[in-house]
Amino acid sequence: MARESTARQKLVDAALSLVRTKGYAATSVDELCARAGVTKGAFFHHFANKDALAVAAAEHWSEMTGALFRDAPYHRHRDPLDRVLAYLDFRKSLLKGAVPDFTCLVGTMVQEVYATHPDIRAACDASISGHAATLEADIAEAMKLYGVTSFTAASLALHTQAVLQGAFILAKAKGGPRIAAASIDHLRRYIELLFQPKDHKGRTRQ
Amino acid sequence: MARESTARQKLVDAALSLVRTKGYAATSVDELCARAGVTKGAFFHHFANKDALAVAAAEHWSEMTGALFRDAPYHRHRDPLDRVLAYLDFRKSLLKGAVPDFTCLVGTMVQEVYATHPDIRAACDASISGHAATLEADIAEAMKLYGVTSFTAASLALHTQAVLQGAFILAKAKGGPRIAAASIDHLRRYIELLFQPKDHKGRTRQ
DNA sequence: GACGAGATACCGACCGGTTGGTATGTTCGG
DNA sequence: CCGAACATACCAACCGGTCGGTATCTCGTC
Repeated sequence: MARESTARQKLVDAALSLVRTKGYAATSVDELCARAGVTKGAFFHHFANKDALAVAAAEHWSEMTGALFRDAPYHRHRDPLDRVLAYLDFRKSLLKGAVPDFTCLVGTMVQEVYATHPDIRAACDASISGHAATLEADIAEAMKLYGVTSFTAASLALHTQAVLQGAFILAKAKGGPRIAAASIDHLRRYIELLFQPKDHKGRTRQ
Repeated sequence: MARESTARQKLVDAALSLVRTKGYAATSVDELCARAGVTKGAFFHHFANKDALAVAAAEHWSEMTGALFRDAPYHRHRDPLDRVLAYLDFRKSLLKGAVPDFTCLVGTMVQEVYATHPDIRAACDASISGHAATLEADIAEAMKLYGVTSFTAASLALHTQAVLQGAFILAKAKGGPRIAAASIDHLRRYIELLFQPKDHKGRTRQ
């Protein structure tokens, strides 16, 4: 359990890439093996079935993105609102390259399997909700600091994830990240408006 | 061309239901035929292949939703901003029942096929963009009326669609429409904040 | 209004390839 | 020599799609 075996890791990596391009159902086991450079025997040695790989891929995705955002520089801001806004800037900066490279594995998978594969759905939900929770802390702190009470931190955190997931769909429909970036801009403006001081009691930024 | 043949119509209806629950790739032609109460011969008489049904389903979806929103009562408001806000209220009111019943066919399909089926992707894009365009008119009018210029009407219209699509993903991940509704609330608040008069020059609503 | 020719709508057996999954090795470090 | 980590060969079910055939309708001709 300590060190990941190479074949297993290569299969998970293949899943990340293939599922994000073709979706889960359209990605075959043979294709995954070929991409990973592994035989079918190795696949079913490491995973009980195709669904188990999907769950493992979702969990690996959680760990990957967890580390990416944990180590991202946006946490350095002292003001929690600045942290939230910098998070959005960071998300926007990730919208580069081809569509499968910046879109979300679990968002893609859960659309296909939510009604048919309960365990995959749960793993995807855990990934999205877990990530939202890291944002929720900063949002809650900002709400306290700025005296904002008209909504819950949890709902705003999930709203940011909704915008991002929806932006990915638009990017897929339109073939590029441009509109996705525009949507993040709208979300950023929303949060600025939510927290703007009503009585213009000066804030210092950065 | 005037009247739709029943078998074709039944197949399109079956596609709407099955694809929204299981996704496109996981829905087989046999399954579509069984649901429609039609034989495979009928299927390939009306559609060249499975992809052609998907395109037809997306087009039918555009017509269906087009009619639904064209006839919806939210157009009655005189103030274009009220129309936009009432549109969101209407969208929120549609979030009832089981997840497959209120989620979006084209948003689901485009996620799976954007990289592999260009014609389906195009049909889905046309559906989303066409619907956004009907909103864009009201938004543009409201921007002119309220003197708002800091973004384009097109980008806000597409942002609303991003929020809705993202809300559907969250609903699928969490198994119910509750968080989706909360996300629409956030979007509504955003638009209210965008158009709120800065100099408090009284507006009459309704 | 009888008739046949062609078009349309539909049927269901069938096909080759692919699918997820299994059964049975083989290899190799400890 | 045992078990983990693979490899190979294989399978039944299912996949999208084909094809020869039939039932019914339309329409022009006499």
